Amino acid sequence: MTPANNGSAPVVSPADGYRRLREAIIGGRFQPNERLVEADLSEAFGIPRAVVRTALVRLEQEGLIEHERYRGARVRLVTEQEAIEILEARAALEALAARRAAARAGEAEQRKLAAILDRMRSALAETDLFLMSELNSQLHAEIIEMAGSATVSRLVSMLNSQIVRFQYRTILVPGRPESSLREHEAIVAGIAAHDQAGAAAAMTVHLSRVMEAVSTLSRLFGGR
Amino acid sequence: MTPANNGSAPVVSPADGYRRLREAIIGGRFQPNERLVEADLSEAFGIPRAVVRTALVRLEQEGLIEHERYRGARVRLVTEQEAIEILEARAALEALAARRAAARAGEAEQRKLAAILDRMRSALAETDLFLMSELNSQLHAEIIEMAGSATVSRLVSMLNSQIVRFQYRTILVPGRPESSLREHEAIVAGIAAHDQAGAAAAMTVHLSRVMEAVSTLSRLFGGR
DNA sequence: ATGAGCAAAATTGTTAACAATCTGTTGCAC
DNA sequence: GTGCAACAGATTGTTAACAATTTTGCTCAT
Repeated sequence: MTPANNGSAPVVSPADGYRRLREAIIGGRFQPNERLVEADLSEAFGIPRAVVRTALVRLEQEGLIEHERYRGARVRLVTEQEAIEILEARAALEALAARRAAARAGEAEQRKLAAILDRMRSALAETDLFLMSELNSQLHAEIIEMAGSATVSRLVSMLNSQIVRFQYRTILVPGRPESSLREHEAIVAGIAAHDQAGAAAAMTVHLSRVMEAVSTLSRLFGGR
Repeated sequence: MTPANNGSAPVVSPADGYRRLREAIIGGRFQPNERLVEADLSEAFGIPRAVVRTALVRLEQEGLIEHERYRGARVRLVTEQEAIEILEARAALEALAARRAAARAGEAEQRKLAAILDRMRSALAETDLFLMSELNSQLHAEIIEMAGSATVSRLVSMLNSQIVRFQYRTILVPGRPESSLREHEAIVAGIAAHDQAGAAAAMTVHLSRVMEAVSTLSRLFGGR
């Protein structure tokens, strides 16, 4: 039985501090390159400095922040080129995930994928771009889950955390929502047919298009 | 100008503590599942407990140890199945690295690869298995370097650290040294020809064979 | 104005003592 | 003997003070 918080002060678990800081960074609550002063974070999040400290160590290992001795931590600025490099690695891993998902997929899981696709279609019909983006994440997460590889899960989530800021805007590229839907349909079709090579190839194509979309975006908005 | 160690007590840099602990774990100086008691490590390595502590945090994030609150850290035991899963991920990433290396390879780098292959051939002729293993690592490292992707480098080195103990014995499987050489030759040939798909495919084949070798090994020695 | 030099402030790193938690052991009831 | 509760020892987590280092701002000579 977990002791749980029996209702007095706002006690924060140590792993919790890490998660909250991580969310804040991923959620874009800091400017790229912004300094992360331990004392400030400690106060802002209401967690002791020691906890902030270990959270920063983990975040550095994860590649979300940079850290120089006696100079403190900064949110790591990911350039467009780097984002594409990261997407390339992610593509390699997610293609593997799609292959494994195609090999292992059961009835229930297939239905889940189909359901997400359905919701994507209606989101597209209503041009609800935010929902599209959300469902996109869900679909990828489900496929990775289906792959049943803790290693792939860990690595992809690491990579994703570094590029969310780039990615959630790709849906703004003209024509992208429609293409994205078609690409996802191809992936799911491959998995449903237990076509390992097909599913992997479809995933590779999809993520190549995402890379192109990222390039287009920064051409349009100048990396903003 | 780095202050450097001006000759008194054995001062350890904080990042150094992490590296030393990491080496020790990777080098197999602890039993799998062995408890890592902070005070003991602190004394054994002559580094303050706080440094041990942050090193352990990083090592956990890296997947080399497991950590439970108030229960301390243990060396993570990687099962054969997990090792293969990790090799699968590594294969996906190294195939990407080979592809990129084939695209970017310059003269000087080609010569490096050829030189390593040459040394592999003589090591094989003299049945110097240890050297074979060492050159194997060098070749892979060089290819990854050539790929010029910081992301791929980081991920592969993370994955490798978790499975070195499995991998360095694969060379003991009968016939493996000869096959390994041929597989590496195919990879290098692909890179030399700037054949991206060919190099990637050769790398995939190679690492599949390594996976098989790992399976064979644990069948022969029962995972010892 | 400009830049070197220096002192103060801000920030991170380290240490040691203490608190919280787990683990194993002992003694006791049955 | 078995099971259970209290206890002691070991170990990790937390805290606060202090040390080391960088950064900032100021003075002053040129």
